[in-house]
Amino acid sequence: MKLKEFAKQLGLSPTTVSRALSGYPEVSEVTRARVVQEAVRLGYRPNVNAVRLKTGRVGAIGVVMGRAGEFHFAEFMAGMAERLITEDTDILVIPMANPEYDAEMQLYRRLAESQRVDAIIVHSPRPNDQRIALLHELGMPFLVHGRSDIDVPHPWLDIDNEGAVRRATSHLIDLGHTRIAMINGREGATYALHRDIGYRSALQSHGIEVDPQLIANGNFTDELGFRFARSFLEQPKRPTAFVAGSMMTALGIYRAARSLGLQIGSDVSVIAHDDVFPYLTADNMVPSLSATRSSMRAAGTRCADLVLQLLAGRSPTEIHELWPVELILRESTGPVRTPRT
Amino acid sequence: MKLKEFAKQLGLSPTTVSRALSGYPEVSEVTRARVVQEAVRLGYRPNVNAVRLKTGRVGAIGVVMGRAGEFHFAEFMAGMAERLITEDTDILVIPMANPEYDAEMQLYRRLAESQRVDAIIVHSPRPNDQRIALLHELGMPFLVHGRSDIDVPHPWLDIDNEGAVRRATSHLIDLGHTRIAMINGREGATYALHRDIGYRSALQSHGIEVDPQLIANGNFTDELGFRFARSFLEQPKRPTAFVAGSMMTALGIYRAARSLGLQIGSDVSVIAHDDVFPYLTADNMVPSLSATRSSMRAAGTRCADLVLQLLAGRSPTEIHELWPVELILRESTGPVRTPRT
DNA sequence: GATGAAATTGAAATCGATTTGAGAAAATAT
DNA sequence: ATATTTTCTCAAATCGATTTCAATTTCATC
Repeated sequence: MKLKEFAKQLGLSPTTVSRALSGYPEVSEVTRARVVQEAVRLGYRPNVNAVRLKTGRVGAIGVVMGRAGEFHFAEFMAGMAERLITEDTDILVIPMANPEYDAEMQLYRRLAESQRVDAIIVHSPRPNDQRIALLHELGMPFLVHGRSDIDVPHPWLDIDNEGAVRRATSHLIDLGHTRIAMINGREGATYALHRDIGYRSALQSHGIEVDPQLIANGNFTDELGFRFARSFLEQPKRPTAFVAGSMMTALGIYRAARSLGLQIGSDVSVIAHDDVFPYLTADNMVPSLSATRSSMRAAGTRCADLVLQLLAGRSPTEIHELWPVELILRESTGPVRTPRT
Repeated sequence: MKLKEFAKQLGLSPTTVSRALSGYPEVSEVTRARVVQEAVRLGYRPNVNAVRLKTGRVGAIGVVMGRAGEFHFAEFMAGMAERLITEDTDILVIPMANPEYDAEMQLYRRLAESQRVDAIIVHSPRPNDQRIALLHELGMPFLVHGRSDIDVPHPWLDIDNEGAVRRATSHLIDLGHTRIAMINGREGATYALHRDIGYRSALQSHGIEVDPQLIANGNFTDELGFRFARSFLEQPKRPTAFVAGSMMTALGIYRAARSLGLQIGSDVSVIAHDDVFPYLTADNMVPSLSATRSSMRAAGTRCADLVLQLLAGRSPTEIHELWPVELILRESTGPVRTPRT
């Protein structure tokens, strides 16, 4: 059913029908009511592509998905979805072929120029992230989930990674720990940098020297958590505590400790970052995991919200949200016990 | 840069340019080469929405995401993305507001009629799934990831859930287990039904009676795995083995067993289904987890592929792929040991 | 060199909506 | 009763491509 046809059936012009449906004020309430009602009855829906062509609005927000298929991603998207359900906006997932720099920039350029999305959400930004410069230059609305140092104004939503890790580390120090290992995310992303800063600053402000031997970077997997933790714990002067970047990493650390006959919570303390997953909770681990917590899902919801505001005309320069992170202490942290060397 | 403009710069008509770029044979190779080259140089890209309006093709595949935000989802999508990278097709994620039946049907109807996607992938179908009937009736191309009994021809890709669970269960029986618990997925989906059938048929063919007290259904979470396992293990005649639906469930079972001082692999055997996640592997669990394995990511890739074939004209009725599932035995399964009651 | 076939090219119609600018009808003011 | 404003409606232009159909050019053949 096309507009023309539909209008004819109603004995109205396409103009009036279009206006009635899009809520323009020039059409009388009586007419509008009739049009809306008949549209439902006859099943008329404007052709999306025609609308898009004409208005230049697409009704979609783009999210680029790396190949890694990280498990946070689904939660973030579920959060976005929660907010977008009521809007007439969908989420376009754009696969990223290879994480090479040029290809990535190319992808964002194409995406911005292709007019397939109204806005883009940029994930895991780097300190000097050229994607941001590019999108800014192209005039494509975007929101950064995370932050960047880059000298270009950009709207962002981020959690206080630095503060969270500083508090976590400080807490461990307060418990008497001095050899504290840090298993961070992949090098390069700002969030990993911020966590690193938080970690170092906590140590330094307590006069503890940073030992590079106790710092590792890598994907958030159980596997790497295990490997790093294991190699750290096998050092002659092994760490008595861990700060870790994710729940999966924590699982790996637990495993490593157990494999060496070490008790989590007494021999080894662990604090990890918890993005809050419905299927795996810190509370349920044994022993329950002390964690810095911030809901990935809530972030998704809020990001979607902010993007909508952006599209509605809110100034990008005023959108900066830094979310505090809770530190929740459970059984995986305890006072230091001198390791049996 | 618009087609008209671009064509003028080249001294050609829009027609020729369009043909050159879309690879029609009527244009000379010399001209085509020039057009393509100049398009790159001047940065001309056809407006997606105009193309879509004109051709009726959207260049997007729709996937409906339930609110649960299951962790499989990201893997499946990553797999799809892998295949779609080379095509000019994206993934449209449509959030599902509430899982109520009417709303769900409404959503699919709207989606099919809105012409925002070229095809839809239906997940976790039910035995008598009206979404399938609806999409078929509306003539919207779709692929079912999973299967349905419904009396409507539909293209599908599924893994052999029944066979996998039958083998897993049979193996446990061969090891001497007779009290085998089953923690299945949520009731209603065909895959859960198939697994149930596989479980029961294995028991029955060995002359073991099915005990409803040992069967549970629910989401794939660590939490539920723990709760069900715990309650089963506290029964007077506790099970000596578990068949579980997911890695998260398995984590919960491990935890429950440990909390009761039971050894996985000797006191209690476990086989779970592994969708193959990069961040959590069965091999790395302690003890390593025996699993029925099938890659969710590979399924996503293949589903994307099949949808493309569908859109290219392949007959839906001939697309039926049943993937075998590997059974990989590791340390979590062992011969039965009479429980100390 | 003329002829017909094959290879190229282009003008104009089309996809299905929105929106501008103008006209008719109704309401209000003089 | 007429003039003026306000409210409602519509014809036609437009968004930016694709594609049909017709025209032109090139080429091979006689």
